[in-house]
Amino acid sequence: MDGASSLAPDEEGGQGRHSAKTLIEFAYHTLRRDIIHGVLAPGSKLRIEQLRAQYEVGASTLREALTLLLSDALVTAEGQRGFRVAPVSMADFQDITRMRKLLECLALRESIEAGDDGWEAGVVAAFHRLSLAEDRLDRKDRASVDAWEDRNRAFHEALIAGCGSRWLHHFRGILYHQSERYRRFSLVNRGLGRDVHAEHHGIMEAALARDADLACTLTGEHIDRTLAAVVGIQTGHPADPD
Amino acid sequence: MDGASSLAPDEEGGQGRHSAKTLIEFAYHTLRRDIIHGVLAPGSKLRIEQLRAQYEVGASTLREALTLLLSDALVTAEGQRGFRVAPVSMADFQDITRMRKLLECLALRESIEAGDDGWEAGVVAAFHRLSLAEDRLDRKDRASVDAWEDRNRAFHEALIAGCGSRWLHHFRGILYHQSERYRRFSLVNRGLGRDVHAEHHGIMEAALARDADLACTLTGEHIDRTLAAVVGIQTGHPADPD
DNA sequence: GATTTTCAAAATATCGATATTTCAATTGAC
DNA sequence: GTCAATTGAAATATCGATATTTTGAAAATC
Repeated sequence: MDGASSLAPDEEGGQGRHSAKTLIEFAYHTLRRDIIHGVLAPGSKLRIEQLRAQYEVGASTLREALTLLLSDALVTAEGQRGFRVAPVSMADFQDITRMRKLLECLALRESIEAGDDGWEAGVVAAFHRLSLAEDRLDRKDRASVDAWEDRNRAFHEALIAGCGSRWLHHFRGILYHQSERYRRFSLVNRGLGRDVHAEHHGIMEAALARDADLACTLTGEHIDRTLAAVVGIQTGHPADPD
Repeated sequence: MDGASSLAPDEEGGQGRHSAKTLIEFAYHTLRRDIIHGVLAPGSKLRIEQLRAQYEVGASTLREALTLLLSDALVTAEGQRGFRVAPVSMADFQDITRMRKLLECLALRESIEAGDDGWEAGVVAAFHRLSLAEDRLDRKDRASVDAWEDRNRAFHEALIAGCGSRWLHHFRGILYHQSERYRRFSLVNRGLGRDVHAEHHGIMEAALARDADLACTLTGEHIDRTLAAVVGIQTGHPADPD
């Protein structure tokens, strides 16, 4: 199972080859999406020469993109032995989920406390955009799934936009992307299977009502449900070593 | 004010050119130390060609090392405009300190709860090693300062070694290195000016007595004092733009 | 037969050269 | 005199080629 056609990197969406400022960014975004989408399997080796040819960039450009992905912990690198897609495990996902709940709730709390009119407007707008994408969501149509994922992220970011801590945003962002990869597995295998729209609505209402405790409780449950959705599947699923 | 001699990168300590597995790692460690030590000033431009010649490595090797420093947020990069040493600001340091207290205390709590005999032994050993370095500490002797910094880090890591969360360790580590850079400014300009040894001793005692609340309180104060030490200096200190 | 050694193929890391972009000073226009 | 356009120098990004290291299979040794 390989070949350029069956595993062709995603073409649409994201940064097109010419819309990106640099080729490094282009390679970075493309690789990242391919990893999050599972096109590049967890634990698999990332051979420079092969990828270089596939994405049509130079060797150092590709290496730099891979190094960039190291920050997101989506790839690992070892001494003289090249790069690999970061492995996945239940323990890892549980750890991510726990940390994410902590950081997301803290950020939300501060955002609710500090948010002004602009913040409220941003939340409402993001929720509306997300709702529209939900109506159009069709699991078989990848473009619609991507659009939903994008607006889902935007909604959650809008909620915490009022939080002023750079570092909190930074760490939360990393964990969000990590979660996204795990979530994709459950999205592909089952569906959502729960009323995510209602969950989002509840969080938004609580946030706008400036009820931080409720908003955090709901957010915590929201995140936990993602974990629960993945738990059912991810049992004894050894990533192919190559 | 430049030239290879006055601003020569640190030679001793750290990864020697041949002890590192790859040249990238060598460049990474050297650059990182130069940034943390303030040899490369906050906000200053990092010109590939100049550094390439200085460290005697190829252009892409150097770029990859710089990209690696992006993960630590010790360097910033912008589109087609190259790399810079990450700027410093009081707001940033306050943010770092707040997050660091949160993460460090959480990790310590879990470590105290889960730590076994091996953990206790590690803490005691690290404290002893640190004490020895304290006796030899001479602010004018850089090697002794480096040795102290190293063992200080080792001590704090030993305290939280019992905590099982990879991500907590990961984020805490980033913030620790960030703090180290700020702390160096105060170390150079004043001295410690407080009884750090006693503070460490108190934290260790509380940890070994499994008194998580006390240990966290003391750790929080410990971290806050570092902030207080820097506050006095870092006022209106515009980093030279080049 | 199992373990070590040798060797070739594959992959990584590294380099210096080139193309592209940014920056800053100078010129020209209003 | 101020603002915009031009243009050359400096710096970045990008590439393909080469050196070094790893890997795995075949040969040799015990």
